[in-house]
This record gives sequence, C-alpha cells and structure tokens, in this order.
Amino acid sequence: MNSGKNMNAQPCPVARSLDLIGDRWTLLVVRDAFDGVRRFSDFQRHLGVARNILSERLRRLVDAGILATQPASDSSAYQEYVLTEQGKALFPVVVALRQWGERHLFAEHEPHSELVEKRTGKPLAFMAPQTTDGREVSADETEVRKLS
Amino acid sequence: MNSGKNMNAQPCPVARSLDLIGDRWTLLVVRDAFDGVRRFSDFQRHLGVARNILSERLRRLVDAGILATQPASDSSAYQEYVLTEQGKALFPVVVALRQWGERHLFAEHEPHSELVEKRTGKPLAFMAPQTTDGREVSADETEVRKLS
DNA sequence: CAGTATCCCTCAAGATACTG
DNA sequence: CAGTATCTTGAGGGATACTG
Repeated sequence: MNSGKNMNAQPCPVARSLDLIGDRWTLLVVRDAFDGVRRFSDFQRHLGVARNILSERLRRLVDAGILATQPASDSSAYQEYVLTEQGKALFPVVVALRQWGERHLFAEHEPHSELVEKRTGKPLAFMAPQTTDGREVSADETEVRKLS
Repeated sequence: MNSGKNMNAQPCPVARSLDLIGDRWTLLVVRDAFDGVRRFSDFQRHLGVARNILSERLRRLVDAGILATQPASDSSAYQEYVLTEQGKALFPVVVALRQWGERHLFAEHEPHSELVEKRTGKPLAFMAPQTTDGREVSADETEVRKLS
C-alpha cells in the first residue's frame, strides 16, 4: 500500500480503491463498522490487531472520509467511529466479498455467518452487475472504455 | 495475509475472502484477467510488479481455483492464465470496487476508465444489495446472523 | 479507556541473474 | 518468452510500555 508507484495517480478506479482500502485490516475495520462496532477497544478486540496499527488505520479511514469521529453515545468522554455516507457506500464491496466467500471458500455444509434483511429475516439476493434497465451482464459482455 | 491467525478457520466470509485476495496485487491481477490479459509478460508489464511476486501470485490464484492454465491460443509453447468460473464470480467484487472508486476517489471531472456493456456501449448500473424480490436494502436494514 | 511512542522483526516486494 | 533462484531492503505489523 502507498507504493512508490503512487497509485493515486493511476487512472484505474479499481487500483485507486485498492490502494486505499486493499490491505489486510482496513476492510475488516469497515466490515466491523457495518456490524455496528464503534469504539476503539471493540475494534481491537474483535480484530485482534495491534493497537498502533488499528490507530493508524482508523486515522487513515477518517482522513479518507470513510469514517468520522463523533462524541460517544454513552456518557464516556471518548469518541466513536461511524461510517460516513462515503463509508456506507462501501456496502456493496463488503457484500460482494462476503457473498463470494460464502460460495467459494466454505465447504458444502460448513457453517458461516449470513447477511439477512432485518425486517424479513431473509438472506439478500446475490449481487450481480446489471445494465441500467435491469438486465444482468456477465464479465464477457462488458469492456473497459477509457475516458479522456 | 496468511497471518498466524489462520484466517481460513475464521467463520466470517469477508475475512476469509480477504485472506485470499486481499493483498496489494492479487485483485489487480484478477482485474487484468477480466480485461483479457492472459500471459505472464502482459500481466507483468501492465502491473509493473516484480516477476517473482507475479509468479507467486499466479500460482496462488491457480491453487485457489480462481485462474487456470491452458495452452496458449497462439502457436507459442507457453500457457495462458484464464479465469475459472470461480474466478469469474469475482466480477461483482471488482465492479463494486470500481464503482466505489469512480464515485469517491476521483475529482468531479477527473478522467477515468469506465465499464460499459459491449453491445450497447452504455455504462452499467450502480450495484446495490437487494432482497430476493428486488428491493434495494441499505446497510442499516441488514444484520449478520450466525449459523451453526 | 483510548490511544501514542518505541522497539523489533518478519515477510512482502524489488532487483537481478539465471534457465529451459 | 516464461518463468525460477537468490539477495537485499523497507515497510507493515506485533508486543509492550507509557500517557491523559
């Protein structure tokens, strides 16, 4: 991450995204944030990451506008880390990773957590790229076009 | 990656996915593969990655069943790396990363590549998690349920 | 509790030479 | 061309002590 290549100058959005969130911990922090984790110690305990690393990652995420700090909801004097709108926009990324992992990295009946809609308790549909008029498209039906 | 924590034993599909593909190069290799890159040198030149690293990543991806080797389509004696079905299933992950990057990591009119449907030339719709009956759901409307 | 400051160390990554 | 082998480096990350 933050390689000498200066990915931020790279025109590919995938590369630029990965440069920011494509390391070992960042997306796990974001995943925990989606699961409602808000406090330093809770992230630390859930992830088992070293505190200095967590500290640096949280700072990066705040700097990037993915998380924001706000006063703690309870009476404690500390702050909480919550997802911004930009952070919430990572939901499809996390869900896509989750769904792929569920399907391809677990044995047939191996137990794993599952993402469901609260209201109905039903699992979400499998995400798939679509055209604006709702047709599903496979990778071979698409291509990358360079803009100027 | 491949930490002492043995992520493969972790029940969270997101963590397990990231343990396999969540490093600096792997998803870029996959992205290139989606863009039609098939040969060692082409990956190497596009990515600017050291050859030994690329070699190791390709091997990992083949071992994981994401890429497969096949005889080169031209007359050369070498092999090509192509996405398996499991690899193609990563399309939503790459698209989600791309779309997030496009929206949040580029300035207003900063140029970037764009993913379009070949047939119509039109850009894809923004991916969003949905219920099985097609309603969009936000992160707050979902929760993770543990299965046994 | 919520971090920061140090120290240390492993491993990912780069460079390069070599081989079929 | 398509890799493998070897060496070196630097950053990412862990452990721990410290602070408000």
